[in-house]
Amino acid sequence: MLTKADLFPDTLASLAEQAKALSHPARLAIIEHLAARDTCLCGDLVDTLPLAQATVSQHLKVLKAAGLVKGEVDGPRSCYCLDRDALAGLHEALQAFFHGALAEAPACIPDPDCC
Amino acid sequence: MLTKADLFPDTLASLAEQAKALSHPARLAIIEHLAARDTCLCGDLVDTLPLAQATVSQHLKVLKAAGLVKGEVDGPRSCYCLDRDALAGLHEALQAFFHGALAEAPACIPDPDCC
DNA sequence: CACTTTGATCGTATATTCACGATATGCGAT
DNA sequence: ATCGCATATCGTGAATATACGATCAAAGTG
Repeated sequence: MLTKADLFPDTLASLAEQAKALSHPARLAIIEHLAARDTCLCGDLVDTLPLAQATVSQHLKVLKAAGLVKGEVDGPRSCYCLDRDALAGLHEALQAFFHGALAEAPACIPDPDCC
Repeated sequence: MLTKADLFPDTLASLAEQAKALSHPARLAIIEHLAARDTCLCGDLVDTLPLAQATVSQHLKVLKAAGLVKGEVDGPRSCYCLDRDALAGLHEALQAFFHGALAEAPACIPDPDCC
């Protein structure tokens, strides 16, 4: 890209990247589904989601690229499951970000007209 | 779009939408910056970020659309600040999502080969 | 009133995302 | 070897996102 995105601190860049992985309902649904059946094949997902097989596979690729999901080819079918550690890590990163943002100042006291 | 995105549960759709607001480092930087100077900042975001004024304005628009930031025009300058309530709400929603996903099952016990 | 300052918006170029059909691959069964 | 199933990947089209210069609108200043 023209991507100015790399001009930002690594922390923000990587957090943004993982947030992007969460930025599509299909991918959230996939995560939920994988969480429910703790192990699961792609076929399940295709049946569950209102999406074509190719599309599901693509979303899985995104999740795998973001490191949130691990997948192994197991014979004629492949098997995906959550990387719970990575998910926990993302959770923590988000938590830190929100904590920082929400804690820093009480509220717009200095300029009450403003907000 | 062809957007199949609306075929998903509202919870996921709205969470995904807000995650999308977090999915660019510039927007995370804006949030951090607004959090730091608690008094709502205006255009020195432009000085801070490595982006053109038009681009910053656009990112602010996205954040405002996502409801994470409030903005008021105050004379010749406009003034933005975090919507801390909304941010807290998003934090909670994410927390709920992660909690659900991480809790549901212990680990890939049923199929040890798999992951 | 002209002039500057500040920010929003428009137009546009490029990159990326989303979605899917078609096709390829890998493997077990026949 | 061949067939068929479960997925992955390719190619493509349409929609969005990112970025910016140029321009517009509002308000304070001379």
